[in-house]
Amino acid sequence: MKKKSGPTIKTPKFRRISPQERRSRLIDAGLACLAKGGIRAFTMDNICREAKISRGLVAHHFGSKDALLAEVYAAVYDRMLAHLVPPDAASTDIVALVENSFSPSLLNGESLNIWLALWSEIASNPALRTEHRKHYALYREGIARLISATARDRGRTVDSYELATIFISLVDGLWLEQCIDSSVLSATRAKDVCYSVLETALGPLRRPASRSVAVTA
Amino acid sequence: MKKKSGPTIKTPKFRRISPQERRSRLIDAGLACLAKGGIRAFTMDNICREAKISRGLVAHHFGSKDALLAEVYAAVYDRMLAHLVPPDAASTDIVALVENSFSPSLLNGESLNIWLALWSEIASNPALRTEHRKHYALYREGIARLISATARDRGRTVDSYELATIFISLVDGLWLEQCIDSSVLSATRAKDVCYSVLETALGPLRRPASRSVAVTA
DNA sequence: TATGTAATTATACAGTTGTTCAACAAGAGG
DNA sequence: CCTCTTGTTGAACAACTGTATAATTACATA
Repeated sequence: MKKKSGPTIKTPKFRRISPQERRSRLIDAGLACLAKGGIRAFTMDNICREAKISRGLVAHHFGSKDALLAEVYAAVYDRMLAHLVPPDAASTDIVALVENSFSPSLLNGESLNIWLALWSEIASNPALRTEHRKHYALYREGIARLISATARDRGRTVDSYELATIFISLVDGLWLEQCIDSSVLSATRAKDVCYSVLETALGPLRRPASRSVAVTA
Repeated sequence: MKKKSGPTIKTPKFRRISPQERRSRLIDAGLACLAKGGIRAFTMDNICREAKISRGLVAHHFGSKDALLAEVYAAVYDRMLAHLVPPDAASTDIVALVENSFSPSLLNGESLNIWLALWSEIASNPALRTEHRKHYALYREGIARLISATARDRGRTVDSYELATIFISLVDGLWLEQCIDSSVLSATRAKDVCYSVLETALGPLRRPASRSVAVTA
């Protein structure tokens, strides 16, 4: 099949899109590379192949590869927080937080690749570390508030700050171990552990009915 | 200054050492690179410069760079376990384990670099993952035994397996958060959190007298 | 001292890395 | 239609990557 016979028809070699749209797509492409192969796959060639653009564009829009990585970090953090604590504030109770923390969309090898790479970068990039500290503080504060409100409803007094720290570290550790080797612990069991720790301080929680699948083994 | 005039005197260009000694030194050199700059610094040039040998030697003794990394992993794991659970079995109670888990030698940016790099490798290297699974199982088993023994001494009954899993994940999470940003939590506070969780199930523990430093701030 | 072996060096190599930059061209505004 | 802005390309670039291999040479052995 040949091209249409019209002499004035020509297919553009590329499409121009707005800088913000292009930046967004490049961040997505970078994230995809990170997810597939960690920091070793976060190369200009891979990123540009993923985004289907030529190599010069990254420099044009971000200045350097490292600058792109910094933006990828910010995007990842924002998305994760949006996932853990949805904007619909009314629906965010502690139970939902636990459930979201161990949802399949976070509990997989791709997420592990992404976070290991970003943590490594934070460790050696002061600017990223400052930003991380800010995000983390907000995150912990939100959880402490959640815990505090729950305790108040139940007429209990807890050190919400300490419990939030324990909770975050516990979730991080459980998440990490399970991503590295999923055979260590099931997601259900990980949630149970979290609930167990929380309930020690807060009393019984309304755990969601576990959609128990019949396992015949 | 010229060389000594003695005609028979000559300074050797290199020293031959036993393969096992050389391998050991190369593992140390690789570990040092990993500690300094994570997986990005784990390059042949860096490793050989660190070990003060020429590039060909790594291939001669290990076959490839990845093979060296595998041995570095094994060495790191062995050393960490030896540090957490010293061979002197009599002295390893739970309190010692907690104290060792948050000792300064483990709680620093170098350790973080090392473990982030190794975890990334485990995630994409099936052989390493198998070995990791083995090491981890042994580690958890040992802790479960420790917990079980402690509970028996105190006439309590606990799910030692579950508590060990919680404990390991909690330590991992606390360790990780603190390495990434030491301002989140002090080592003393991290230990307190661990003791608190353990004591909920095991009753009061003989915490070591905290060498409290007078802080005037 | 002479000899053999294998530890070690040094170089070459092809492939990949991130960055730079001149040239191109898409698309908006005239 | 033309012009201008600038998003986009594509190649060139030096530096670096891991590996292979021939040439050295230290050192144990006889």
